[in-house]
Amino acid sequence: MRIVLVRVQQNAFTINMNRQALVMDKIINIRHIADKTALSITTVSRVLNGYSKQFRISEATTQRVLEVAKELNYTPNQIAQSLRLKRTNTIGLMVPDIGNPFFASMAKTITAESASRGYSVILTASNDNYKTEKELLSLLISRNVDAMIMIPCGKEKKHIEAVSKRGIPVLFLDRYLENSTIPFITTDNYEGAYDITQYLISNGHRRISCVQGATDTVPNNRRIKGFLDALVANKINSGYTITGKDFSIESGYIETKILLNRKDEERPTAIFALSTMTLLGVLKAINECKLIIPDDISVVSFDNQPFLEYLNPSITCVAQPIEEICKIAIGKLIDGLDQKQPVVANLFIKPTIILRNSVKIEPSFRPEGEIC
Amino acid sequence: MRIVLVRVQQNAFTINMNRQALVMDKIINIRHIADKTALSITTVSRVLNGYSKQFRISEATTQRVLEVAKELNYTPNQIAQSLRLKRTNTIGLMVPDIGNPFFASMAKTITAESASRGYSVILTASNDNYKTEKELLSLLISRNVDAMIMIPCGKEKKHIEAVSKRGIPVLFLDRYLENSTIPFITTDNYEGAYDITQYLISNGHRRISCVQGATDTVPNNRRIKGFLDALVANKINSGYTITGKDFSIESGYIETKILLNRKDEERPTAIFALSTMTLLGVLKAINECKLIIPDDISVVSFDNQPFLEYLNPSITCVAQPIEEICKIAIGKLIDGLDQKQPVVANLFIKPTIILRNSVKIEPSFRPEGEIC
DNA sequence: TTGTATGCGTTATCAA
DNA sequence: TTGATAACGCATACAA
Repeated sequence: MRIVLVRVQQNAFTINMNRQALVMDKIINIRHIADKTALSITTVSRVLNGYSKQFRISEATTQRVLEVAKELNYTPNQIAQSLRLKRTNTIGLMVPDIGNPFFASMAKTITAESASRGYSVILTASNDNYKTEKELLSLLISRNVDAMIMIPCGKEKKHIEAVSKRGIPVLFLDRYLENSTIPFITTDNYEGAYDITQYLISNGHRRISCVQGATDTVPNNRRIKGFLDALVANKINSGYTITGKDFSIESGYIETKILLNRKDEERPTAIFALSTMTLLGVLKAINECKLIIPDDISVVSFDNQPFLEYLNPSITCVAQPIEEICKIAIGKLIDGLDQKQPVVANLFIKPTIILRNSVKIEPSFRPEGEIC
Repeated sequence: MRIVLVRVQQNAFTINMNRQALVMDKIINIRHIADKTALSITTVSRVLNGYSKQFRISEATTQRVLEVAKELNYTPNQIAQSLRLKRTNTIGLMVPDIGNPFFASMAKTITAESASRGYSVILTASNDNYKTEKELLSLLISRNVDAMIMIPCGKEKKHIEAVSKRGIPVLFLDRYLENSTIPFITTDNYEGAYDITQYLISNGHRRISCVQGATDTVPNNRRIKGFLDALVANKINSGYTITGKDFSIESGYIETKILLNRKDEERPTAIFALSTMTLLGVLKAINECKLIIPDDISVVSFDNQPFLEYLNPSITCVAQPIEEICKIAIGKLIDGLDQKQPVVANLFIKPTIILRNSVKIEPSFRPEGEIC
């Protein structure tokens, strides 16, 4: 019995200590409310969590608790809740580069949607670097995120699937990895590329070059496939038309310079840039060569951005349904979390084509049959 | 004694339960390592936290612990650490709109710098809405962030200072509130605006209009002050030169339309847009009126963005030292956290002017004396 | 040199 | 209808 007594004394002492310390720190916890209402922390917790009816707690008690909670400006400590419930209501987001407007747009919708469903977002950027991606993955795990939304940087998937196997749902957005168990939601890159290529062809273009982005990402490769298939469907030679090596301004610039240095009959009449960054490089090269868009050369791009409308000329492009993708993603992810069901979703969302003023109707153009 | 015995039994039972449950969940904790090494959790904890020398733990023990930790793929549970240490190593970031490239750039540096110092960033966006800002502030508090970086949306400061008084360091970036106790780091907006206005004047411009952004933000007003002071210093009438009401494309568009509809002798020869969004609106209006930049009208802008270089013509602008500001901010904030010292910093960082091709030298221009 | 026991703030089990 | 208490995983004061 002595031991028990000692314990009780220590508890009492500790509680007093706490009370003092906490008042000084202005951190109010559930015990303060219990003390002030002369109720147990159990009852307080139940009222605060809306279980009054379920436990048939009297209306008077309920009101009193809520009153005191408000009076003391009580906020539950989510850290303690998380430890207890093994749930942080936090989603880890990993993008290649938040400075890239495309990913920033995604982050915008993701944070807004998450917030509206009571989740917070921890933001990380892999810089398209595998090592960084791996480190950040560990970081997000140790932060106990409930789930992750990733735009993976490469082809490597082992480290990501390991997370998934660990029981943390992972969902790929935009980019994904083939033959992987990780679900994804992405634009139908193939269709977007096919359609805008067909649009160029329908306007009489035959020598079309595609300046690509990162060759080890699925979206890039799907776009190329769409591009090539459109050429093939129109019986156009596609032997020398793809160039570029990453989604950077530099890559777009260098590749375009090379393209423009070809002799006249081999120079493309239209260039398809596979990303906005690529496009900027393409435009820079074209400007430097003193060529006029669309008179001397036509340009189209994958991805829309507000400023594309304000370029001179404005740029025709494939617009990805970013908001829709992100909303679906958060919806599926949190629903899955709520119901403790894995996310099942390999979705391709249709993009749209925004027609602007960067494509010339080639004079040689003679429409034959039906065109897109 | 019965009670004590019961307790011990319960403990033993619980530990077994845990072991099973945890193995199933693949969540390894410090106790697993203790069990496997036949050491106490204290020793394990000390080794894992690098206190081996301090507590003179034998090399053998140390190695064994590290070995087993690695073998079991142990990751410390940060939630438990946070609860215990009352520190989450998390920084709350609140921007008006992460879709805005300017704020996205800030987020980029902030997340990178934070990560390199062991902190994570919870991202929130106020949408420039006071009510949302207030809610998100509560959210970040309940998330137990160690500190906050905010770009406040308005003039209201009570709710923010309350956070600060609660002991959570808050630091304003870019925007700040006057007569507030909250420290800030921002661009020297006054100087940037003054200098670029002087540049316009030095190129012979006398009728200069300024299309402003949100009138209730300090940066906007500092820019206007710099603009006006430059006019005054050059004895230029400034009576009718300011217009605009927020940092949107629409505002820039509408105000420019009105400006361009003035009769010839009152129409500005140069327009100074106080943000990139504003600039886009200005450009749209100018394009619609079929005016040519810089021949018919000159344009400069506050804030640099990569694509400004690719507009036709490229746009002369004031570039804010975003990266520098954010690096200083994170440095000061985390240093303050480490040393438990409040952040003291009201800093104005000098911007730079990037000269491009959107300003015409007015024919009436006759240089007199020294120019900037 | 290592270990025992306690508490961080919360929820939930069991008891009353 | 309400309460006592264990447990979440960790760090640390105190003990040995």
